[in-house]
Amino acid sequence: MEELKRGGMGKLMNSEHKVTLEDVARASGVSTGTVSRVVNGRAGVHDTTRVKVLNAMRELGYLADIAARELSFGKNATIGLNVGMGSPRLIPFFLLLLEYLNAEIQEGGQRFMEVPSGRNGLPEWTTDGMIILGAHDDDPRIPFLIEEDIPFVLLGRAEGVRWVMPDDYDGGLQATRHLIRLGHREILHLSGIMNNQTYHDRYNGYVTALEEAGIPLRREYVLDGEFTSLGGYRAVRKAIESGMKFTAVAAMSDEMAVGAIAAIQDMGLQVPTDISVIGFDDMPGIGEGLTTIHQDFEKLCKVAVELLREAFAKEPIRHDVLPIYLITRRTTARCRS
Amino acid sequence: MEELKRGGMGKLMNSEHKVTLEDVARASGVSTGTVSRVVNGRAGVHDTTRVKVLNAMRELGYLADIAARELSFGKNATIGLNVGMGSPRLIPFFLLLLEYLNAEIQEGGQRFMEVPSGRNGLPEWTTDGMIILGAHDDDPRIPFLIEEDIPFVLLGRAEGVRWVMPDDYDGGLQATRHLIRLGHREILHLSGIMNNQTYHDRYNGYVTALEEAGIPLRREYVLDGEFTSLGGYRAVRKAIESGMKFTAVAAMSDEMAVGAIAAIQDMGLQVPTDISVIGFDDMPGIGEGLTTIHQDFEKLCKVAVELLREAFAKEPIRHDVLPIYLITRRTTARCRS
DNA sequence: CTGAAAGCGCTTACAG
DNA sequence: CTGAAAGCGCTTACAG
Repeated sequence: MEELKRGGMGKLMNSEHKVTLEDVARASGVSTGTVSRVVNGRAGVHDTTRVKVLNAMRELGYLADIAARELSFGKNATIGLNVGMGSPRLIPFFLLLLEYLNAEIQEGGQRFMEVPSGRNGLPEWTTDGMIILGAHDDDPRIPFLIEEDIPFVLLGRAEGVRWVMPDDYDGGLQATRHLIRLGHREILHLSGIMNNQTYHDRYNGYVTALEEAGIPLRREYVLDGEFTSLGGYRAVRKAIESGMKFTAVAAMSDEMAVGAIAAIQDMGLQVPTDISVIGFDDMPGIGEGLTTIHQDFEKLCKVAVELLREAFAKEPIRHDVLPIYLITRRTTARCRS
Repeated sequence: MEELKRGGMGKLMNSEHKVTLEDVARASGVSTGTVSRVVNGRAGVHDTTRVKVLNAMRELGYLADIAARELSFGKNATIGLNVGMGSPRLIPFFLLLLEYLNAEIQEGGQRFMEVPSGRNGLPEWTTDGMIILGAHDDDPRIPFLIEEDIPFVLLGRAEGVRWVMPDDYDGGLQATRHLIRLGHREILHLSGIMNNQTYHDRYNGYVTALEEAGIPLRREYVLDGEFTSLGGYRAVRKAIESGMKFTAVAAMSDEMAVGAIAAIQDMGLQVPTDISVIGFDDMPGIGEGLTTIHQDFEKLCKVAVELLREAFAKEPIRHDVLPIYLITRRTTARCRS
């Protein structure tokens, strides 16, 4: 009955009939229940029996069927991603997130879907577990999810819940320090409206780095680049046209950095010769040769999913801050003025 | 046992108990077998029954259990999305695609993943079925997939394979005709390098519309906006600065339209009073109030998945061109000069 | 320590 | 066109 044959590379392959628990059970003269216990390393199986079963498994080349296991074990939750009201979605960052989360979650045999936000700021529907993004102070989603007893993790930070985020503060700090080390003292901070945790943290890093170096913070150096390349372009161009003096731009996203560089060049100046520009995120495919702050999106998603599994398992609540680091490429140089 | 309750906005939400085929069967008063047939689009179900079941599915928010399906069906296909070498991925269009495809494919109980391209221009690995994107002439992927006998569908167009695409030509035509109807004769065409089927088609639509109206095609009116808002901005700004005379811009993407509008405004002119601007795609969340050409991304993905299922079923090869239409909003107006 | 049996959610011949 | 029922491979109370 057992249609086993050896494939090209000597690897055991089964054709026609795949080896099941039942085959192993029959071969070792026990019940499928017992084999299952052995396979899963459950306690309470006589050693003699265990060995017999393990041998049979090896001999037949038994491999558990994931689907059957999932079905029986009751796994297979669906996990939803919910973006907060008003947070941008059609941006590279979000796309990356979607991809990594999708991969990570499917690998665990679960489903992934995005859940839109309703007018009341809550998810339109709930899933077995949720990852939420773009939380702000008094975000209604957090009490809601707690109330509904739905396991969730926050990409960001909040008291008393599971969360993970990159060390944005340290990123802002390192970016600015890098520029200062190169001798720059007139450093533009290019960002957007600051009601956003991420950008707020990055800004604080900028402020701290200036303080460390004894450089006074100048209000007019903090520009609104709307988080886009076009916004970055317009802000920086306007600054130059208005005669503002600066030797470096700390852009808080790669997109804005790209815009800044274009503006500088359009105004007849050189990067990094005349003005240095640093980005943030190290977004793949954006800003060729851009000096930037790297963050590990894949890791971010992995940890988020891990935390979610911990939530399912009702393990103690914890959070994580992911390190971030400087990547020096070709858009920053020593200050010449 | 059925733990169903209504959420805040009256939307049906299930807690504890996941919605199964059996629930749907009960709700619609048929057997699980029949529901299964409907879910899988099997022929031989009375229309009345089908509708009843589909409604129940929607109401209960039914989602097939991948594991159960795999177990029962044998293996479960995973479908891969492969973007051609050099095609942009970090753009809104792609994000939308990903979301809709993911939803559509999961609904069918299959798994979805992106498959990166290798250095040779071929997918790094293959999946049971593939959707490919960004094909160019002599794309090696098409003969490869045919050779490997892997069911696939192309988002785009090519001889002898299954494909689907929006009617880009008609879109370019309609956009330009709209402007001409408003009395414009000096119409900029804002696009990018034209080695891309999509943008090539749109350009041809532009050309045809001019011909129809007896307006000569002017080489200098065809601008490279790099498909981005920043590119659109720079191109249009430069045009205005150089003293070029025009009363309308036909941007071949909403992003470029947004850039064009910003440039026009920065140069002290008004949209649409001085210059009309039309976009393309009707991308949600991009370009508030923008007159544009709408295309149905969800439909595009639905049809793609449908064609793929036909490929699995070895049905005759066919293709589809999706209609596209004009949406008049507030950025185009009658020509005043 | 071990077996018999129910059940996970779905599909698919097989009868009507 | 539709239902009842068997079966996919596994896990897990429940009895011994």
